[in-house]
Amino acid sequence: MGNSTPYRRTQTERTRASREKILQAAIEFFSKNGFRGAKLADIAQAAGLTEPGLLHHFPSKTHLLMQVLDERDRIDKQRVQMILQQEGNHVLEAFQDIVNHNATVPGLVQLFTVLVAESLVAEHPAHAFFVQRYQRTRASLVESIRKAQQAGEIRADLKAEDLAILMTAIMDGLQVQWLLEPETMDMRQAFGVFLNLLKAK
Amino acid sequence: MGNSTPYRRTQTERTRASREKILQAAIEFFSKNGFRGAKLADIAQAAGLTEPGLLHHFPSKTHLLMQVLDERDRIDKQRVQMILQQEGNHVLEAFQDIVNHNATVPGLVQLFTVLVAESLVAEHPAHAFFVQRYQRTRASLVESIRKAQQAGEIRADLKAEDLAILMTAIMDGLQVQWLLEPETMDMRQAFGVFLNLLKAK
DNA sequence: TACAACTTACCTAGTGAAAGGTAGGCAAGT
DNA sequence: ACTTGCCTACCTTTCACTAGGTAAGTTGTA
Repeated sequence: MGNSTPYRRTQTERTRASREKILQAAIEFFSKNGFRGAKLADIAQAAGLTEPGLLHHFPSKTHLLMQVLDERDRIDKQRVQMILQQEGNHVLEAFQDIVNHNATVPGLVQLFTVLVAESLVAEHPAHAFFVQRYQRTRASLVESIRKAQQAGEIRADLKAEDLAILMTAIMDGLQVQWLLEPETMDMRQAFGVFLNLLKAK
Repeated sequence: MGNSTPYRRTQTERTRASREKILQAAIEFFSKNGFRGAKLADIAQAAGLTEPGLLHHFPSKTHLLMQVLDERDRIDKQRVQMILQQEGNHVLEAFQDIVNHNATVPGLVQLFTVLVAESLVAEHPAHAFFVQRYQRTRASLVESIRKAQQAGEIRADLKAEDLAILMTAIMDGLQVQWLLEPETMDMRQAFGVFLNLLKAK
């Protein structure tokens, strides 16, 4: 068994740590400057590597981007799932929890806000990813909303599909205003007002 | 007086036409690729000029960006003002008209969607512009909403400030989904559903 | 357990292709 | 006589990515 001083480690451990640091740094720069604006050199440096050192782990900038997105998306999905289970039948509370959590991770919120806008053009490497992601997210929201409507939690006179679109739009839109003025904007409170509009009387 | 054949024109006329073509081309490429991703050479070519030819009219890429934004913002403000007057006291109808109009100009909608996301980082040349624009827009919305509340058009149990934030968020958020899937998404319809939530019963 | 053969992680140095902007000129317009 | 609109040619920097090497870690075999 190899010992575990910082200098002598197993390769698998080194690799894991490096990839992790790279992904972390990539999030930082992609979220600040988008895919196009981010420089591999900066990401590499923040991860404690040189540029070719980074490219040893991820064959190209595009691969790095997709890896970041897949990874983050996976974690996101898990967390949402967890919150929904945790709140049981209180769907509105679960929605609020999601927004409350987002309000604690501006970097990640900005990552998606910046990248989705950049990828509106069909040629962007992440375009298909985001189209899919939105379809999936809305479909999942429809399920939750329908459940809440049947439980009498959300007003039932509106189509779940429409509400899912609005819910998605509100979250995205609030994030933009919040990221522009983090001090002023209370995203959680504003979202709460929206949820109130949906409550079955 | 100069004659007006395409080749021999007055300088002022040539200048005006060139600037106009440049601004038009700039909108096209800024909206597709953002500020960073747009290439001056492409914009120049689309305007029928070389790169230095373009730079004769706008001293730098950044100047061109700000000019585009100021110009478009001015026109936008005017149109919103016009719609509000036209609809008189029907504020909700006016809001719907604004969205309906936006649905006919995807290029312009994308311009702002892409640029605001890119400019979330404080160092972006358009950052201050967008912070101001959002403050102004919301303030103007607050006025309209308040008026509609007093007229019994919008439910009065909610703060106009909160509703202005939500209205802005919904518009922005719907635009993202619409630009991602222009065929599928009916932005106007979805916005109508939201407006219904606000109607005084 | 020892050591040779290999694989892996990462580096230095370099390449080539953008891309924004400059210098200076020329011809048309004033 | 001058100013303006636009061009050709050029410069500089940036940036993703490649070539090739080195040292550390890993594995197979006696």
